[in-house]
Amino acid sequence: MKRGSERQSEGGREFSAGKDVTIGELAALAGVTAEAIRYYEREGVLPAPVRRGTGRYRRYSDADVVRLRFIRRARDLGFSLDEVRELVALAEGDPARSCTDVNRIANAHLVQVDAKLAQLTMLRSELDQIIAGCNRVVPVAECRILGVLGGH
Amino acid sequence: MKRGSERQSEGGREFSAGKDVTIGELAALAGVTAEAIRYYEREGVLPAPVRRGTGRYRRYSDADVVRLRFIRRARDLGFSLDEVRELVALAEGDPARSCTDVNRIANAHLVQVDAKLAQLTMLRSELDQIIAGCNRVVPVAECRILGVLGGH
DNA sequence: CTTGCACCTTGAAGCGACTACAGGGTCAAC
DNA sequence: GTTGACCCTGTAGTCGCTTCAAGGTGCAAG
Repeated sequence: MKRGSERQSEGGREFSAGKDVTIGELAALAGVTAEAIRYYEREGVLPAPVRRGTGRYRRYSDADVVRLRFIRRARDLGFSLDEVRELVALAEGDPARSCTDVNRIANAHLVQVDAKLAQLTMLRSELDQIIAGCNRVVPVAECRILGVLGGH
Repeated sequence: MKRGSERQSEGGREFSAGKDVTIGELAALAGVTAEAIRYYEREGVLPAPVRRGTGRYRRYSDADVVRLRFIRRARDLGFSLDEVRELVALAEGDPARSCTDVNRIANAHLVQVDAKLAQLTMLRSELDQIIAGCNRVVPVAECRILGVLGGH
């Protein structure tokens, strides 16, 4: 049996308050792998948790679940780990501080995404064009795709 | 002086027929770096050339220039090195063979590009939305970006 | 012929953000 | 006490190169 990794039985909440979880449970709760969590710890994105039991297993709090979900959302939006580290620090730092830095990071990322989108769009239309000329099954000698790639 | 790496003086052609070139010259002619060429050789994408002189320096033919330009174009279009290897083999293999495989590779790649485009487009609009809510300089406690990242 | 130096050589390490092992140790249920 | 699901650390692999170190070569000028 899968030693208590399914917590839904405890009252339908996604996770219960005040009870710590193992790395595998945290992984399931946040939608990442346990290996990724250990990687985040090494990289200083997620703080090292307490170790309970005979001092060997990582034990995570509810705050860690919130933190890791934040991290995953930011990663899903394409922020780099460096940016995520900054965002986490800002989110957990002085709440009175202005969100200028948050805006800066987000807008810089938006610019990057737009650039990638533009490049990919151009690439797509190029690809489309060369494929369009070659829908029939002809010998490679007359293949338009290879022709274009070869510079003809 | 740069030991004859500028060949334009030889009659204005991009490269002269029948004369072999060094790795650096090839790199310049195809628009890649010499390191990338050595990498392609290790990876079996570009065949190992003859070594002339005291048997140590790589010497490339005109055919290699054509080959490498083909490779670079395919890479620019986003094909993986594995796909490029296949495309090169098809382009230089039996010219009577049908171009079915070429079509397959190109179309599969197009599907991948489309998927990436769709994902990036969605990501962009999400990012745009959360940024739009936070153009003023407010305390991070009220920052919409961090709010959305945190799941509120 | 010697010197100088631009270019070439191999091999290994680094990038980003993980994933995938290998080879063990631990915890809880039965 | 035995089973076996889970956890531990550490290392290597992914992709397509780039960068570096430490040295060898080729050609022209002096």
